[in-house]
Amino acid sequence: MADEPISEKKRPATLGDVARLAGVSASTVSRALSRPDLVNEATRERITWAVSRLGYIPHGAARALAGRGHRAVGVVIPSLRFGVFAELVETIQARLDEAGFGILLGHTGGDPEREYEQARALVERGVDALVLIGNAQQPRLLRLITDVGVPVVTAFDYDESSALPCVGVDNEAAGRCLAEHLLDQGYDEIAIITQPTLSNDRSGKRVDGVASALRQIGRAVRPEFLIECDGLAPSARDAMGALLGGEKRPRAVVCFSDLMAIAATAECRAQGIAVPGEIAIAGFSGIGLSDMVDPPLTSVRIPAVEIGDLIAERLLAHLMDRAAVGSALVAHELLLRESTGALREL
Amino acid sequence: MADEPISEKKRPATLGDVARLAGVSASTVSRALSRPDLVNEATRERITWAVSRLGYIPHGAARALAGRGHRAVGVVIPSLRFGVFAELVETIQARLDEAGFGILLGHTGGDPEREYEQARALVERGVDALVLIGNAQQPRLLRLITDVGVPVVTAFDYDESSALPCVGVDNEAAGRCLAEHLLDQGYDEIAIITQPTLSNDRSGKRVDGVASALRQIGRAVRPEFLIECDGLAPSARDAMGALLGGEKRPRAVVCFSDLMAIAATAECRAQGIAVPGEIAIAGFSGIGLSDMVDPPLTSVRIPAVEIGDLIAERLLAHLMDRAAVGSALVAHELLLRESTGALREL
DNA sequence: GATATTATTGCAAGCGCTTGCAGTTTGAAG
DNA sequence: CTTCAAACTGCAAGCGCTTGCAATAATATC
Repeated sequence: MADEPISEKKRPATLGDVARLAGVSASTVSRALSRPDLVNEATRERITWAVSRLGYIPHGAARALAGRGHRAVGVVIPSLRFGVFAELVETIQARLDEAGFGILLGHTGGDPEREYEQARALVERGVDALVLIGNAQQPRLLRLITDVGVPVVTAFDYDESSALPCVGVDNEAAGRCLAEHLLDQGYDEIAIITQPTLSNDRSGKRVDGVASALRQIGRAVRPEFLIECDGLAPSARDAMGALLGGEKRPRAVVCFSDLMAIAATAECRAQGIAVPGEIAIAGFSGIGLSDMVDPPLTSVRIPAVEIGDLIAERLLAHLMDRAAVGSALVAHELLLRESTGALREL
Repeated sequence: MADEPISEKKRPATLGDVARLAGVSASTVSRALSRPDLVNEATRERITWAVSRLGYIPHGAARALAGRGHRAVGVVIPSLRFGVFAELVETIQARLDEAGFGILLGHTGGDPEREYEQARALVERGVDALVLIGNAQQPRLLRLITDVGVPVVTAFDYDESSALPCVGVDNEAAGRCLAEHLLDQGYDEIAIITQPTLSNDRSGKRVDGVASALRQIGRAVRPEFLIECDGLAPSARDAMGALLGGEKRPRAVVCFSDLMAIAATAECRAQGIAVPGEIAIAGFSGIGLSDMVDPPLTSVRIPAVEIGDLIAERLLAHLMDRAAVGSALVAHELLLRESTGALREL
């Protein structure tokens, strides 16, 4: 009954409306809202009342323009379809939200060109900081970043020599570690199914890691055992099909995502090839499903949530207290499961 | 060599800077940027030159404030961890991006309370429209929406009587359709593993659908066969364990997401129960992996991409041309696969 | 040639909110 | 009773960009 709005209809209430209703100046309302301690308690209460009476909602753009910053950070990722990115985004959003920051999203589909565009669009939109994936940004993007002066943190790949602060794992070590495990198990011909390594430095480094492990024992990755696909299940399965149909068959296949590994396993199953036993298959990322499939999948867990937390933390420290942001190396973890179990004697 | 910035350092270039450099007024620059046809070609070229010379990037907040709208829409979802939401978000982002709109994200974790908060935060942030999930918004949220007057479209559930325009499937029909298939196959004791139905109207309606199918043949869902879990793999697996450990075992289990179904299957496998044969398991959503697991999973596909497209389309039509937004029913699709194959005679 | 159009551009008034600075009030100290 | 600091508030000046309106220049109509 006390709810009928004063104004005729549309126009949302402004600071001024609240001020008028509360019988104070706009400045006071503004302060009451952002620095309550500066305002007399009685006044503040009257203002609070007016605010809810009018259903007043501060106008973000006006605030941003008047110098408070936009309170938003942009996150540019290849695609939400890959679980790790979704987890990263969700974690960052949750953490920043607590501090009143929102997040704006951009997808690249793995295209560096689009990465630039998306980042730029987000900057234009006014983000106070940017999160990018990996450490292989185009020079153009790097230039934009320094020109505009937005703080940036990159995710998922730790690289000492990165131009930007980064939080991630040592992908080369991760690749090597997985390969060594395979070698230990007796699988010596290792193939790789990966996303395009040109636009994906994480994959590139993992390949290097595998190659490095092979080199230790005097071998190398055969060119025909390195297959790129778009990262989704169908194309990964095709890739496995190609591997299986080749002259020589690999004894082990490492896929740079669990999704691809599961697809590869499906192809083996379809062709009646035992996993493990005839072929070992390993994944990457350690998504929640990897231990629910048959056989449970060996994988290198990439702690997306931890990375997201560390990034959010850094961003906030910088945004709130202007603290310098530094890089952080987080540990990957080898999840040993059946898919790379013992080799069956042939 | 011709790249040294005029200004000493920081302050990003403004419209005024460009105007000065190009020897015109700010208004002209503004027009050259947003309505090129209104500006003389020669002038426009000079402006373009000045823009790139200065690396000028328009200030989003100022634009928004000056009346162009924020060019952003907010999307509030339970969690990106569920593939369908990630797909929805990605699709919407991609489509809106083409039109120069960005998207702001909010996660609720399935909590209606947080849904309100997140929606409000997004409104405050200035989104021009909102996308919500399902049709069970709190009255409070509905009020906020009408108060502020933001256009809203809800996703994933089609409901004629919804207060808001919605784009989605008929969840009750989807549930019924899956149950009927199970019944056809001879599985007559159907259990359900679901996310909490209180905060999730889609699940509630699916339950209704299953119940309705059962009622057709004079049966009902036994209370102990309706189990809620948080929707993630581990808890779904536990739920399956509970089902298996009960007095009476169900003959079929429908899970309201493929992820849960895969987890449930894992539990059966661990207990040496044949799927199908002893127990049939079906999922929901039709994620890319569902036909790669063993056994391939029967599922009801919810076309997230199509829904996202339709929503983006509607939003844009409204945002650009003020067209009214209406609801749309999209078809679900029963994907018949082995996990609900023939019942084995006991 | 004179007048009506049309094409370009500049002016100035904000959009809604934050903030430095200054005025007012009040209580304490001298 | 003054004097002064502390506690509140209000004033006014923007933040960077868009836009209706007016002014000027260029082109077209009689």
